[in-house]
Amino acid sequence: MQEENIHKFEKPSVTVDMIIFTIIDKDLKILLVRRKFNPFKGKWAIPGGFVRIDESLEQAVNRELLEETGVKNVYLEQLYTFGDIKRDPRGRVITIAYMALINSLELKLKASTDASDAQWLSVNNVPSLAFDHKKILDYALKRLRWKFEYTTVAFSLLPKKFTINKIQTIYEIVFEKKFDKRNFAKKILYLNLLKGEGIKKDVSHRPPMIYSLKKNIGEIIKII
Amino acid sequence: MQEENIHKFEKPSVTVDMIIFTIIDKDLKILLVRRKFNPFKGKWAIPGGFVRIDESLEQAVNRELLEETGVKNVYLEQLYTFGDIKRDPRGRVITIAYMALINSLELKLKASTDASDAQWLSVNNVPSLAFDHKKILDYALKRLRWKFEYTTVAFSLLPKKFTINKIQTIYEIVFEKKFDKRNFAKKILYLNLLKGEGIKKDVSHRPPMIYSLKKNIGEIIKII
DNA sequence: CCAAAAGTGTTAGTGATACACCCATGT
DNA sequence: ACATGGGTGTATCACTAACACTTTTGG
Repeated sequence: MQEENIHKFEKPSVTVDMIIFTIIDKDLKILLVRRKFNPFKGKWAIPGGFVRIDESLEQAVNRELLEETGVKNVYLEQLYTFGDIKRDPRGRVITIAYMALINSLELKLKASTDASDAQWLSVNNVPSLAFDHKKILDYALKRLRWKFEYTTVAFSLLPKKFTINKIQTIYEIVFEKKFDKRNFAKKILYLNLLKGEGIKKDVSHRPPMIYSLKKNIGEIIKII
Repeated sequence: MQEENIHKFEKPSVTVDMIIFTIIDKDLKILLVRRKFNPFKGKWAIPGGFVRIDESLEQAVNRELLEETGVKNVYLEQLYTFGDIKRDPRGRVITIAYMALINSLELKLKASTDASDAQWLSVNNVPSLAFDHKKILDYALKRLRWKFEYTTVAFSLLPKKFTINKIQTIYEIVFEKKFDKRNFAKKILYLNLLKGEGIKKDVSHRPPMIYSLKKNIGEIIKII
């Protein structure tokens, strides 16, 4: 035998599952879907699905994301791969978990009615989840906070133009604490990531400056 | 249909691949194996293999690690999952990459002869690798440095008892730069991670203090 | 005039870095 | 006595955190 046989072993199934974060009403929310089928029929689960043989993991995630939320070109990050033998009662299923950050203004699926099988629910009030999805959520929250601290991912949750206060607010939501606004503005502006975009009009108080991100910087830098 | 069918889709193959780090002769090395079969017959690759249907990912990694190096109970960390469609010319293969840190004293497979099909090679002098293994190595090196900076994983490369100088040396090897020994000792001791274990005898200079790690702390703390 | 959020500097404390000399042992 | 690595303190600098008042607009 000159070529190793990749079909010698029985293959596991492979899925991608996603924690999709957005901020609605000053609250960090994730998208959950109610399962239509067994196992865990009727339970909440995070969106996901099988990886097709002819698509990459990123393609699979983007496809599922588009199906569930109607958005594309959002911030996506692979989190971790969960492969316990018993994590799916139907058989061996390995899942590659991702997180997505979506600016809620782009969403077609907005705050949905209670009857819907897909809903945005606050991370502080998540129901019991199917499979090991709670573990995935906990992992995602840790990663999200870390990324907020050291990278510019936070801006993915905002529209292109924003005020300093908007940024501070999403940091306060994610870290569940208040920051001093002088120190916050000082840090953000000192990093030289932002470009002035004029002044916001039609507010019933002193008009704030508007900024945009110069470019989405991949590097790890200390933000907060 | 009440139960979703997990066998609806053609399944990819799933492997685990490992970057196994150790320090030999004051040099950071990884284990590479020469491929016996096509594709890439004769090329160097990182160790790995198919995940069996009845073992978890960690079990698969530990099994492969034991086969290749004869060691168990070493530091293991999942890195990232690589799933490009064309990464393996034989077909669709998704690989979950891990890194392992091994104290070279525990190795059965020591610096091997040139004829061997498994060798420890310096990360600074790695030959061209099969598949996308270079990408995995680059990722592992970044992660290793990050982990050295923020956690106590470095101690996994040392025997249970060690001197401050030994720790400093592995940090210098991994970061490829020198640290000031007063500042280094100050930082490490200040963290309160170490327990004194007496004094090292039979050295032809002032005998150094020996330490051990109090416990392997999972938390993220700033080390360097 | 009032309400609401924007904008802006200084000080004190903490942690990081730079730097040099004497010590204990084996040969 | 010499060679080898071990052990130790201080001063400066940079960064972080705490803290309050005035400004601009709409209603």
